[in-house]
Amino acid sequence: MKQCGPLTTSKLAMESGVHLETIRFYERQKLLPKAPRTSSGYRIFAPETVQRVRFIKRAQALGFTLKEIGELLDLRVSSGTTCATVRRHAEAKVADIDEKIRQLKKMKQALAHLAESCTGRGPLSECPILAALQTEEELT
Amino acid sequence: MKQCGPLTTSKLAMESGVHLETIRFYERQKLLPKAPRTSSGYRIFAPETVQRVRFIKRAQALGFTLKEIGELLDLRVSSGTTCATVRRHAEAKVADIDEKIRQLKKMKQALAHLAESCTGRGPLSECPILAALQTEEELT
DNA sequence: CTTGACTCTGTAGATAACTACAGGGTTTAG
DNA sequence: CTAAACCCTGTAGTTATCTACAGAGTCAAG
Repeated sequence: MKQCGPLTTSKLAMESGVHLETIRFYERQKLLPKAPRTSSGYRIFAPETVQRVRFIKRAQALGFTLKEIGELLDLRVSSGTTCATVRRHAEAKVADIDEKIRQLKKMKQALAHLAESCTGRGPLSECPILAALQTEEELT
Repeated sequence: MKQCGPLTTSKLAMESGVHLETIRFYERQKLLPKAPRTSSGYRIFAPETVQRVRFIKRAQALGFTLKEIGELLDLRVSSGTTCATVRRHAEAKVADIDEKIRQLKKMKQALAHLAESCTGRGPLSECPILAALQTEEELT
């Protein structure tokens, strides 16, 4: 992580590994705060914006939509949002996440099972990953 | 889970919780095997197709694309695909999954942290979830 | 044996999430 | 000062993933 001052749009894009236009797109979608401008109208981003963009990409890879990601980023106490509300939303998201982890673990087991049993010998399922998931179910 | 014989397209759709047209779409994308037909051209699906469609939807919610899901469903020994290849692919996917789980756990921690510290007292970060993730990093 | 609920194909429209200009001003290295 | 390399806005195009017809055939209850 480079230690650096404010960033231009393209620097931010490079640092966070997305396309230049994606930054502008995220701004329009309110996933990034409206950046202040230089006198000539160029955007100036705080260095921590890099973390924000990376968070967006990571969350997307975990199956969250931009809408959901926006909600996560906005999750805070403010006028019209009490602490209890924030907590409720946070807990709901944690439940979401737990379910995702549970599904991923099942999938991982199934893949492990699949890799083990693919000796070439024995009957060959038409779709081994579903067969493996089925087997997991039965063991449970 | 109903115990039942072969399914029509709309029955399959209902059972697996997707839109009727989505079934045809998945068939075109080769995510479902080409269904055999009645004499009048109606599709006939094996009951286990329900599992297949549900798997597709679950995997999507975990951030896999249809292309990746197709690869998972096709992961098997066949002409031109040795056991070693299958194993290699399976292991790569397991690595993917492990990374997803790692990220989800970090996110979960951050949310827990966020919920705890939202008493209304104390300084309020502009974006608590990123602040919480930052804190996690520092603790590591 | 008709009528309403299905099914088919093919094609077109919708939505999310980018990505790519065109046309024009700005900054900077030489 | 000028040419290359930036940045801006606004709009249009792209890709992935569905979703919705239109037009026509099929099945089943009464």
